[in-house]
Amino acid sequence: MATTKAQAKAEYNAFMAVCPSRQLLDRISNKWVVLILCALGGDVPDASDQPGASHAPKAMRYSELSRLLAGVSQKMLTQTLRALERDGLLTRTVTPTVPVTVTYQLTGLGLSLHHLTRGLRHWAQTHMDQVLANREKNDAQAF
Amino acid sequence: MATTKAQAKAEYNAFMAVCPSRQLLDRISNKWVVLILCALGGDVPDASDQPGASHAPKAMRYSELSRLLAGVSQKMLTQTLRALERDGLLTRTVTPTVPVTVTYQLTGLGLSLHHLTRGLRHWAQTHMDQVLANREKNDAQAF
DNA sequence: GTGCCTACTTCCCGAAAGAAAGCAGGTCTC
DNA sequence: GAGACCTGCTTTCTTTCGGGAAGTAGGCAC
Repeated sequence: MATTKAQAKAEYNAFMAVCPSRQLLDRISNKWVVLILCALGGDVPDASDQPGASHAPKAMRYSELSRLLAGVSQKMLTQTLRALERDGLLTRTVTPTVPVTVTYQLTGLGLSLHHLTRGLRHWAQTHMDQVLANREKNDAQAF
Repeated sequence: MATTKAQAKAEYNAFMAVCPSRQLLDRISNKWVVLILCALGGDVPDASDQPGASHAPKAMRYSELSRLLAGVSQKMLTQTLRALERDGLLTRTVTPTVPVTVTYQLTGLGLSLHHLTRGLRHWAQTHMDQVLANREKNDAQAF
């Protein structure tokens, strides 16, 4: 019985490389994934003016994301969006307008993960000073 | 005045590639960083038996981490640990025992981030089934 | 000496990310 | 109809990064 329990636990252990949840963790522990989720979740800088408001899932166009996520290559953006669509975290909608319009929007599943990525972004912004201070201190000790 | 405010916001905007908080976000959005923080935060599978208990920061040896984080190369483990030490997220302690013992332990700063990475790991484990189902559904539609 | 231990470090190579150009399908202009 | 735009990709090339395996340092045991 203890053996069965241990086996079941091993199968759901995110530290095991072969475990699906570990593969999923590897997928979402990606800078572009985190940034895209932040963007589509409405966690954009302009929204920080109205605290509590406008943190709603916001549909965004490909070009909007490309502009907002400074430094992302078009290849990576497309690749990451397709992967997230495949995993059911967002939906891709093509509207045949004057020039074609493609919008991406978080699903309920994506929104649930967005809450966590938002926390990551918030943590990075609030603890940045501390980290930079630690970095300087450690670099100084190297001599 | 509006210009000053916009500038200040741009400097602290995690979506800008040059912003330090963006670089910090890129650093922590890394699978090995997340897994190391989970491990050192005491968020190991065996601890899930006692809910609420043993989720304390736990010092671990290099070899312990290497064993727990299945699939990590020694190079990446060392590199990631050094980076986290530099950023003040964990401390590295060398004890000159029979064979030398090196232990790593989260700092307060690292522990605060651990709460978020623990959420990520928990999310991955609970929503894995949904994601896998979505993946199969989307792959089937491809034909 | 030789071997073994931990905790790295170094080297090499394949895989993945980035930069830039090209392409598809549509409209508008002339 | 030819050319010039537009968005949203795709392709190609280059560079950088990560994994695998071997080697190293310092200490002890035999």
